[in-house]
Amino acid sequence: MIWEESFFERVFQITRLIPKGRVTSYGAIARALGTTGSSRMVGWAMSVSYAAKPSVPAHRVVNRNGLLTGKHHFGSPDRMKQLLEQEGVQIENDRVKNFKNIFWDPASLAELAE
DNA sequence: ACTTTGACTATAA
DNA sequence: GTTATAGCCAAAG
Repeated sequence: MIWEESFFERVFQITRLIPKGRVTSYGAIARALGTTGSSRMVGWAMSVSYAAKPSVPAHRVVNRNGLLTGKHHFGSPDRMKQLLEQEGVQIENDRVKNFKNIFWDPASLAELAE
């Protein structure tokens, strides 16, 4: 088992696996960790991800609707949107365009990470 | 050890 | 489409 670390560390590892130009949801990450109901904890982990090393691409994590719920935690409300657009993710009205298409399920790589 | 909280999610109206 | 409510789990106070 590689994840003998705390819950946060596991979240960080999964989050760092998100491919560029893709996004995922908090619930999906939680489910990939085996703690399906702890989706809120995933978001909390992101709140401390600023101290994580290496940096965690928290901007690639949105809620299950593709809404940039955590944008307010990036210093500037538009920071998250800009970071995503930089990676080719189209944002419209604080929502990921074609979210269903670019959604990346961490569980797909969680098996390989083991 | 107890209470509060939080970047969520699912269901209902 | 929206808002409201409840369930959820782990860390912080």
